[in-house]
Amino acid sequence: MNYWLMKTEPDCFGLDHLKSRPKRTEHWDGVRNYQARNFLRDSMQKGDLAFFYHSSCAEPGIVGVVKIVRAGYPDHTAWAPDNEHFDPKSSPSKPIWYMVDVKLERELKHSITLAALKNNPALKHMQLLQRGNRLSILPVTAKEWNTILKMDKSD
DNA sequence: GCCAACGTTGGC
DNA sequence: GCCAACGTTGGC
Repeated sequence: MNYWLMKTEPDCFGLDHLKSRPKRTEHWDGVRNYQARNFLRDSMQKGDLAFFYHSSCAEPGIVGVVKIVRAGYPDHTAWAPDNEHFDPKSSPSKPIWYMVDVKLERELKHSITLAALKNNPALKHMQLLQRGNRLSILPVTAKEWNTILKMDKSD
């Protein structure tokens, strides 16, 4: 059982999009970075939990919790020439890019903002907060996970 | 294998 | 829109 943080731009695919999908489930396609790909392909397991993080927006932060409901499998959007994430080097017989399926578990009533995460000394070493970090999929330690859950004011 | 140029990410 | 940080590309 592992914990993760998955970034997404709300203008592109945000919490509201996931919420409106059948079974509140959608595949997480379009990742075109090898480090993030390795997490998707090799490390993420069915049943793992992840924070759903909004980036590149007015108030970046964690807005929900998702569960990995299908482990890594080839990202077919890489094979579609008309897809914006098309990669001619990838093919069904030799896939390069992978995705998982995520299901929305819980929507936070009050998002946990990036500013709030930065203000928590217990999260000083969190990967998300390290300078220059750009990975769209990041591992979260159990300790960090619990610390962040305690910051949730939904109760 | 080196490294400059370029593109992307993402907070501000 | 700016800019720092980082990944990728391609010439050599």
